[in-house]
Amino acid sequence: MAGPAKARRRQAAPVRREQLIRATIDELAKRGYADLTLADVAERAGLSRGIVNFHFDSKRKLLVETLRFMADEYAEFWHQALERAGLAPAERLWALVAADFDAEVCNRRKIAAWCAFWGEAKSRPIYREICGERDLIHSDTLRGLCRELVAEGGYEHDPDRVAEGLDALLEGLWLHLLFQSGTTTRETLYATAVEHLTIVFPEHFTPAGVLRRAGPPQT
Amino acid sequence: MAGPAKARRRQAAPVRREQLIRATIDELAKRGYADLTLADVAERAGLSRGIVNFHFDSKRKLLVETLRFMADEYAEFWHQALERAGLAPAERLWALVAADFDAEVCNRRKIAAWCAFWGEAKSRPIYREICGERDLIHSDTLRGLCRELVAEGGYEHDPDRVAEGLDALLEGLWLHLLFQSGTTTRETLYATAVEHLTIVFPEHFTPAGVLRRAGPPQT
DNA sequence: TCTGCTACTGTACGGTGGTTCAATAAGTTG
DNA sequence: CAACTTATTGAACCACCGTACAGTAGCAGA
Repeated sequence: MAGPAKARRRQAAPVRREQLIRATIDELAKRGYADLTLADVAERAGLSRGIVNFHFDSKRKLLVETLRFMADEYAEFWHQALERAGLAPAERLWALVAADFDAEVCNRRKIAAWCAFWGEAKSRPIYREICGERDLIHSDTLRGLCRELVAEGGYEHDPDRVAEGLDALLEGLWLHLLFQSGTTTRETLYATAVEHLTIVFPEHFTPAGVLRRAGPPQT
Repeated sequence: MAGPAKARRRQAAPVRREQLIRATIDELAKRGYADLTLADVAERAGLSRGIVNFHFDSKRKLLVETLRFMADEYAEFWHQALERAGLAPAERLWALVAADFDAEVCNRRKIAAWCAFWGEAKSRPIYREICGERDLIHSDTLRGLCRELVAEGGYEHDPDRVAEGLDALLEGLWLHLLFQSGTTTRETLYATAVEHLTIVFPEHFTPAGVLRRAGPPQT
């Protein structure tokens, strides 16, 4: 009965799994979550229809693994940015914000896929769990840096509120790339984030970058 | 063949349409976009299975009308808030921000429904069109107010960047209500937005509200 | 009460798409 | 070159759900 027409090169399971995950992200960005079919994913990967169930058992698991992949990738990206940055909190915060607007993570394909998952996250605990845990680390890091800057610069801000605001602003700017895609570029969004930093922490940041010597508040 | 068991009170078409739209929002918040079925919507409304196709022709049109309903409702809400506010730009911006955190619009049910549509918006031009047009008016209003405040207060900010940042921050805070639903309340988010306003426009705002006499910059 | 219109019901149909599985090819080991 | 393992195929199956539609009931006007 079954007569495979074309003979494909076999690949180790992990290779195929990642290939299928990437195809899934592509299709999520193109068709959206609701219209995603396994046939589309398989075709995008250049493989046959049954391939996804072979490697992932079910559509549900494929999507969970895809989200996990994206979350891991993002987490590793900003962790590496932090490692490359200096020790001064101002430099670290600057690096963290800059990382969010790197083309590696801040592009339509990835953000569209993120947004597809967010749209379903409220009704699927497993998605919230995957995002939530890592988001917590990210916002904790932001909060820690904001606290240090506030103490260092003698600002009168509530550091936790500032951190939450910055976090929200970064997410909101990502969304802008999706919706005002015609008029907005990554560079514009980054400039907005930088403007925000210079307003909130004027002792530490200028549009050109981090101030070398952020002295104590002049009193 | 067909034997309707229970006899229901007839209603005028517009009444039933709105009832079905509200049921759709409920189901979007509960199950998400991808798992939404017309049977669920009908059952939630307490009506029979064929009712949606009778009033909306198709699932596609029901969803479009639902999004339009939400967009109209939100637009009217903040327009009314602006009308009730005074003439001073500071008062108007304050009112606009406060409106975003009113329980009428800032609650899990509505935001979950919004987020469901955002997740699909990238792949459906009709959704982008409906949101986009109204978002444009909203962000234009924000931009106008920010320009006035910057001029009035002698700030050195780029008003357009500040407006975009504020817009992003407001959207991002909405999302936080969905994702950190356990730890975050509407009041906390509002406090964060207020903190942001007081930092960006210290000549105009304090945590307590709008400064009555926002004088020119003291030089 | 008759007539007719409009709202509404519920079954049935048909397509779509996830899942299963037997068959088979590609490597791998001995 | 067997014998075996693992990856891959593609067709068949089946459940689900949107849609169509024939039938029915409420209600208004005469």
